[in-house]
Amino acid sequence: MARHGASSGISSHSRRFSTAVNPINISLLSKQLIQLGRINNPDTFPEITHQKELQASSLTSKLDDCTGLHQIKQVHAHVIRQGHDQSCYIITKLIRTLTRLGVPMDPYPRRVMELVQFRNPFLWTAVIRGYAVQGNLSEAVSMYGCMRKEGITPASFTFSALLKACGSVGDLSLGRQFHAQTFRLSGFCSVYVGNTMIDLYVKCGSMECARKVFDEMPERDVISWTELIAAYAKAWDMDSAAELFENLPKKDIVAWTAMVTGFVQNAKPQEALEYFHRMEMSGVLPDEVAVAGFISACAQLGASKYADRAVEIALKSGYSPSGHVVIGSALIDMYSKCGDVEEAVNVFESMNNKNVFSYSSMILGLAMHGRAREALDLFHYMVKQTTIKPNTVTFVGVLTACSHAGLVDQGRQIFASMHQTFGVEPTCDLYTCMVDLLGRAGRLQEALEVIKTMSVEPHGGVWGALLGACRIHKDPDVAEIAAKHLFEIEPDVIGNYILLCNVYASAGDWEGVLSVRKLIKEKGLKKTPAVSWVVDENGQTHKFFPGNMNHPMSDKIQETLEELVQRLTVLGYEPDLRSVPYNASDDEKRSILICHTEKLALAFSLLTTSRDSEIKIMKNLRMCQDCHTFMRLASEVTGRVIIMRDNMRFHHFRNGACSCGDFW
DNA sequence: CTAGGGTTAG
Repeated sequence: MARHGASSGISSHSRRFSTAVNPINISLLSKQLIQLGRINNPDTFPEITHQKELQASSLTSKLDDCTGLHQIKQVHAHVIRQGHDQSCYIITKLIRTLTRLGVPMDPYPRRVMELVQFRNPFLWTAVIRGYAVQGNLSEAVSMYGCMRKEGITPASFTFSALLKACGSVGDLSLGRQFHAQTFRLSGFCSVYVGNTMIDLYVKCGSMECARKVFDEMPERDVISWTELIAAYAKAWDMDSAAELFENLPKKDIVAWTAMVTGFVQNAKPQEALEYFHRMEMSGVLPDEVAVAGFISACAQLGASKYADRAVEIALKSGYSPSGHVVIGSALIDMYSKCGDVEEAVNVFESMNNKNVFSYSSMILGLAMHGRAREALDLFHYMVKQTTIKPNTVTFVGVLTACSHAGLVDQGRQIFASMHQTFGVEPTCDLYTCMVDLLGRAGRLQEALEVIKTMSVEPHGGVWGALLGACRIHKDPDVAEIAAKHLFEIEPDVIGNYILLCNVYASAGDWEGVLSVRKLIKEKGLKKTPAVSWVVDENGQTHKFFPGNMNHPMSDKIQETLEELVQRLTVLGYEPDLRSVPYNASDDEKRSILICHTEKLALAFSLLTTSRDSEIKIMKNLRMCQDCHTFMRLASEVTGRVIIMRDNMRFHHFRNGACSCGDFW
């Protein structure tokens, strides 16, 4: 029996095989071979067609497996050796592979295309798309011109590629021209082109136009819907997103995920979980992206019971953190935000593939928990021992670590090298880190100087960091400068006014305090009520509000606190009366301080948990100076580890010291 | 060919 690969025996077998095929089923390759004049009739030379077809499918699957330029070049050598270098089909695939791996269009992919004698729309489009992906609109357009000059009629996907190119640089007017051309050339606009047009409008920030295209499309698919849903979500308009979503007849996994992550992006984790649940109920199986969205929602909720549920979902869906980098990275972030940085480290170490997300999340997690040294070590390992390039977020993590550890010079060096060595542009967020770094270290004038010389317009975060530093260092003069700018940018954020109030209070300036109070009243702003909470071993949440009088255990809690104060006083504890931003008597201040919600939560935890367990407390606002000292000393006299999450970060109190180094 | 993506500071 003749075998396919043997040149002598192939013809009889293949001929029989091939003539049984209906002529309309002639493969694309045979058609191209006919076009190219390589064969005149596939029935006459079926063995060539069949062999070529086998080679072609082997070559394309090899290209699919390519992960580097070197491999592609090897496959390319095969292509030439087997005489496929004139096949539009194979060369198109080759160029798409090069694009996928980010190889610049010039000179290699472009040259390969130019060597093909008879180019079809697929091949042209592959090159146009390549330029589009690489943000080179002018070359994409120039390729389109060449294509037309050769008399090749563009297909709808050609316009899709051109619109993508317009989107990459935000050239809306050119995009509109191409969009109009599709009508002129073919009398209609395919759903692909319509979708790309929606994408272009969204990228250029015109939701109204995007919606108009959508509304006027003669035919829509789930992609059109999902594009708009995601765009509304990113524009902070979840109501419109949800309305569209409910009207979407067939909801696929991508559409569901757009809703889940949309709620996450809008800081509505509870809704995100609800939609995920609805998705499961409707029988749609989650994929990796959907599960990552779920984990992210759990991270925002920041409680261990959600963390457990997230891990359960991930494993149930078949995504272990070790093999799935998106899941792993999301879990690192989640564990860090749930207060379990140790588990975050475990996940990180278990991962077989790590990328910039994994490293950045880990660095941020360590920084958030005051483990600056480890965060910096990990950063240095990343840039020296791996090929992963740090990005803006990585530097936010590294600088945050420096900031909390008071490593001013290191932070400065890293900030400088960031641009010089790694090509990362300093963004507003990164300037915020620098202002925070200098400000915390007490160098308020230098911080102010940084803001004045910034290359971008400062946003609220920058001034907020400076104001925060003024609170630590009790500097009302600089605080007034910061507040003036901050109140202009964020007139409705109550926390900013409270911060300024605290600065005045700590400096004993009661007139200042009153003036801010007046301002708050005028603006009609309301103070965010403080709340602390702990989760018991049954997953039950216990909330504590200032004063605590309604709590069933309030007598016991009060008793415990009084006793604790006595033991702390022996260690030199003195209530920090300047932490109370009211002009009250010292006794009143003392009784206000002892009723701060985190102290109540601590007393409750001491009463209800076993001696060897960690105490975990969450708070919605920033911890005051007095509570910080209180927790520090309490960890010493009780021998307990207290993990406290305020609205900014985690404090680990152990043996009378805090992981933040009293630097917060 | 066109859709969802995990990490961001005060």
